[in-house]
Amino acid sequence: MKLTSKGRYAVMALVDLARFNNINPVSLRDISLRQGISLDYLEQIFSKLRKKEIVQSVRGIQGGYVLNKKANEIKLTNIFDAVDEKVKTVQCKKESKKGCNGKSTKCLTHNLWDELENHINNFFEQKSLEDLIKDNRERRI
Amino acid sequence: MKLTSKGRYAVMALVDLARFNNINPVSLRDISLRQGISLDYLEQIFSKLRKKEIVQSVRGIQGGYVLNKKANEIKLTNIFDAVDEKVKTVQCKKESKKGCNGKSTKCLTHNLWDELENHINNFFEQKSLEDLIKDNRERRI
DNA sequence: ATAAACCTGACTAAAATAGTCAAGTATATA
DNA sequence: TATATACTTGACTATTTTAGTCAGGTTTAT
Repeated sequence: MKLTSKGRYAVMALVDLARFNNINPVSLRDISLRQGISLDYLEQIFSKLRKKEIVQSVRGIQGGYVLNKKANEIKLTNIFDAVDEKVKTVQCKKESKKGCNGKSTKCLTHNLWDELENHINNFFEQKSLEDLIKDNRERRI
Repeated sequence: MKLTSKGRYAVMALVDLARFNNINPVSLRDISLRQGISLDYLEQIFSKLRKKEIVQSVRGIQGGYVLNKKANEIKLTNIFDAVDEKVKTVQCKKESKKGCNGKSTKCLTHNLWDELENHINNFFEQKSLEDLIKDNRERRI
């Protein structure tokens, strides 16, 4: 069970961006350098973030990206959702009426994984970008 | 972010095993048939569970596996640990003193992933095999 | 004796991941 | 208006992980 780097990078990049957001658009090149993430990869990630209206792009010289919402309105859920980082515990969710194992009932542990998904998603729904920034300020990293 | 089927199967198989545990050893063949899990794969999984002393094996005809502890003493953590299902959020944990990104400081979101790991692990530490069995009895699956 | 069941290690196909690469388009500024 | 900066898009690929399979054992109740 692990987090993909696409999800991690998306959050890292947005925290970075949010810190400089007030003044000017932030270029991916700068984020790339500061955070040590490949520029090409960042572009893929921001393309998705833009489509989900989490950031806005500013083209041309001095361009870059800007947050499209307030930092406290952007939750981790939104970010992960944008880059297709999902919490998957069981396969059998959407496939017809069948349960897991190809049988007609739910598997013995179905409810468990449901609980787990909820548990994790709650965490993601509560944390906002603002929380992360505050957290960093306090720890002075 | 997803659970591997090795982890899922391990838990499913143990719940199945625990339900029949009182009377006789339970053969992997039976579990395989009831849960729809490949016998060969189950053998790999139980080999690990045995090494971590979660189950005991009984060889020969009428053999099988038996729980090695009480169901309320076996937590999800123990099971996942046995089959190498770990919660991994960040790479940079054990590598020297360096932080993430190859820089000397922690990455902006390091603490976040730490929190997440704890959040998930708490869930796993609280749930025992007994809880799962009770849950199934109540729901009559 | 033999069949049921555990035991072990090597192997592999398929999927997912983590990017790279190439070829653009838009625009602020000199 | 030339041009460098920065966004935009889609295709491609190497590596790793996953989810098993396969082949050969060993043990022991009957």
